[in-house]
Amino acid sequence: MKGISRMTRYTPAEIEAKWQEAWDKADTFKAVRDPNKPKYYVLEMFPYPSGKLHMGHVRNYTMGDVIARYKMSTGHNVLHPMGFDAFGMPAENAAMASGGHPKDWTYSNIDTMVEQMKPLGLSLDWSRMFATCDVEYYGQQQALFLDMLDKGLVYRKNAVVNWDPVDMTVLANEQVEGGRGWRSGALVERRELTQWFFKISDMSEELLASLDDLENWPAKVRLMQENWIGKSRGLQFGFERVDGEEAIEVYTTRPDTLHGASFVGISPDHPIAKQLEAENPDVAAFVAECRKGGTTEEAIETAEKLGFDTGIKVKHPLNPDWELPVWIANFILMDYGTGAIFACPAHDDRDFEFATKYELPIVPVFEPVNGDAVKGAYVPGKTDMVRYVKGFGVDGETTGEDAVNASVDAAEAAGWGEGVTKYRLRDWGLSRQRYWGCPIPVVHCDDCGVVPEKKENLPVELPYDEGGKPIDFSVPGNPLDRHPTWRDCSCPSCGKPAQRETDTMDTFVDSSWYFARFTAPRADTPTDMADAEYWMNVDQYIGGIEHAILHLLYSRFFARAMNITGHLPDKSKEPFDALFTQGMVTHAIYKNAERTDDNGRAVYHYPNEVEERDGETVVKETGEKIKVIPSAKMSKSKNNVVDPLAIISAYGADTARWFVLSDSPPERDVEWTASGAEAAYKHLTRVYRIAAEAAAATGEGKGDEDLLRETHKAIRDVTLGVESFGFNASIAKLYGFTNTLAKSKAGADTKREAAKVLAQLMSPMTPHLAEDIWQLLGGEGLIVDAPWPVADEAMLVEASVTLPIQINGKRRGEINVAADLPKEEIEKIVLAHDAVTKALDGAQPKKLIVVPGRIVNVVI
RNA sequence: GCCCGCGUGGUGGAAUGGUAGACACAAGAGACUUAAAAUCUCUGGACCGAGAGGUCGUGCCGGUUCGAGUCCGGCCGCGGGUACCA
Repeated sequence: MKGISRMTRYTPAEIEAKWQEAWDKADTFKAVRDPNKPKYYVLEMFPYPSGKLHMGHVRNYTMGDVIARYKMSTGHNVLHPMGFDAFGMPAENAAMASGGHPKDWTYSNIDTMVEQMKPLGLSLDWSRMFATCDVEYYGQQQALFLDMLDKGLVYRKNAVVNWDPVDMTVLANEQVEGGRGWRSGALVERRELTQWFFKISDMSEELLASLDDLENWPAKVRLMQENWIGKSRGLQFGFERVDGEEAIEVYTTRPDTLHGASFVGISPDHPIAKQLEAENPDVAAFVAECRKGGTTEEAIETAEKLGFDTGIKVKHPLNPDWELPVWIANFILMDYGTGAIFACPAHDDRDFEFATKYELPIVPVFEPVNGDAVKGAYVPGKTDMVRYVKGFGVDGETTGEDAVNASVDAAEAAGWGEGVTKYRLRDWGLSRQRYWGCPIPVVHCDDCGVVPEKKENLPVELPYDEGGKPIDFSVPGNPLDRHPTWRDCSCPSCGKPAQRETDTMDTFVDSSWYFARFTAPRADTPTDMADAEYWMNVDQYIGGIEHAILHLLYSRFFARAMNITGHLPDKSKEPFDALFTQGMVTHAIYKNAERTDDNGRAVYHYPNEVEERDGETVVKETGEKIKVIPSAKMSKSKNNVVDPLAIISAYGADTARWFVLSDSPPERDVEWTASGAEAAYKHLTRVYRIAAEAAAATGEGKGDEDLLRETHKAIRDVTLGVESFGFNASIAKLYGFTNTLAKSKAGADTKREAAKVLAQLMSPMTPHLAEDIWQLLGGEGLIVDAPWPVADEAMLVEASVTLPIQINGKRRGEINVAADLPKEEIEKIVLAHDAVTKALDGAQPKKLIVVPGRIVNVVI
């Protein structure tokens, strides 16, 4: 401990500021095109500017930073940008709740978050930063929209929204709680509006097929997208009506069950239902009942099954004497297939529930091969063998898949049906009836209809005031709709007075191309092709698993659309070469068990507002009891966020970075607890002291060879961990190596070299500490510029190896043998082993399994 | 409802089908110290046994395998997504 002066004490506050300044001065993280170096683009999903950096952000950006710094040290030209996904509802909600303007709220939050991020010492090129609400960004997005419109990738059609009949506004799904509007409390209805759509469904097959090429994406994400796109082969055909009216087209993925048909079901939004609605007050009342509730798939799928017998009869295609009733059913979606089905209750859960409720026939067409009795609907996997008793086109034992194909062939041969491939994926509705988003750059003209704005008139900027006064957000509805002057404009085509589109774009549009914009963030076109050509694709994309479907699918669509419109090269049709989905940072939710707020909604408390008292969790100030809801996604509305700034100010950024990486595997959710942070700090302090001692050491020692071997093993193991996102495993190895170094009696030079390697291996995770001890140890230049150490293969070869001996799969002893000992020699040693001779008792083993370098198993 | 994950000591977690519990947190014991802090050393899955050792053990039930935390089937619980939260 002697000789450790004040100079060599670990003082994170000082050294972190010092090295951040050094990196700044050297422009270390500024990304500049350099044809002589391989480029590497690492990107973390950019944050929504909620105003508070939370632990999930720190974890996400630290992981990206480890990759970025590691790639820098392996000779790559790294692009590592940061921005803000800044449009969205919370800004408008804040304006509604406490006055102010969404724009002011958002930019002030961005300033705060940048201030909170900078101390983390992330290797970000801040010169490329932008927010999606910057007019320079959304103006280019409008240009992109016009190009997509020009290429036929955008169109208008009707779609349903959540309608609050009291506030007379459209509600987001999140604003519907238990089927009621969150402010008015009124029962929500589904209502149709004309909206803008991207033609993503045209690319269903392409988006599905190229999932196979995304080798460096998690299999689960590809599977989720595959299921979401939902390709299916089925049969489309018409049910002839007994009254001679136009046939009802249905699409079914299970034509093999046609002999089990019980009724024909149509959606409440089906043209026939709409016609009946106009004619028949009973149908109108029923359809109105069906339209209650929100638009989410979950709400529709879990709603109680409702049906109405229209009285219409249709003829069964296989037997003209067999008549089926036509019901309107609330679980049938107009968006999928033809909006009409035939129901086979014996082999579909929803049909079964419906048929049971309305006492309709339930006729099985196949049964389990093993003859087991079936409760409810029998719905085996499509590759499972079943025995058909009333199959259409098939008989006997076969799989559902083969039976479907056979029945499609039979219907086609008979000429009354057609095999059709359909996708579940729907077109992307981008219209939002809200203020704080990118205005859709079109104009409505009485004479010319819907006219695109001229590119030279872009950007269509959001108005800040209305009539010289701040926009009033306390009034429900879209302020753009009632804006006195912004709406009025002249038609780009004929010049007559016209009105702007007041819908703004879904915020998913903003986040579907920001990665491309980062390659040339100040270009006066959406992208600069030379920059895109150099920097694209994103080599490593990192973000939450909650984005597995929508954001990632929309981005894949946009990359293709930008290729079609000439804004991205061919190679960028799949924009993310590798994807890593990290787990979420979760935390218990503290819900007040004694009261609700004025509107009857639950009250949530922050972690620092509650404490344990006599085994119960209570609010510190009031003593009110708390219901603890364990482990949920940190969310602003639930108040269960933890502030990382406290840790940074107490222990420094390196401690926070080390802790978030060490505690949990990156892909798994992490439950935030404060206890580990202090331990991380202690460890870094220890590393600093060990390095300082190594720097001051003199003379010869013992065991240099051993330390050298351990050093090279550490290089191998830590590198492997970093490359495979096993950051927690890398850190475990670093703990081990630190202990080895601390105990080593090796000579001063060997210790110093080992400490320098330790600094380098830690540098992606704790970059400030690493720079400081690098300097202490006499390292050349900045550690951030030093090349990554390479393990010497010769140093990794082990002379001997311990083999466990199992008898019948249970461990009964072990032997230590030379690593290259032949199998036969190992067998001899094993058969002579005490535990083995005892167990064999003179008999011969049935089998002897020797896995070289691993294990020996004796089967008796 | 549907799609996708996850479940291992008191805790976070480790383990290409090959010694389950690495590494750490918390805890306990000890060293140093007048004392404390700091630091260092040691012990911790359960049960039986004085010990050597044995039995059980990765949410539950079953299967494949010489061998299963890992693969397969069926459950239970929790989490994410479910197209207008981002």
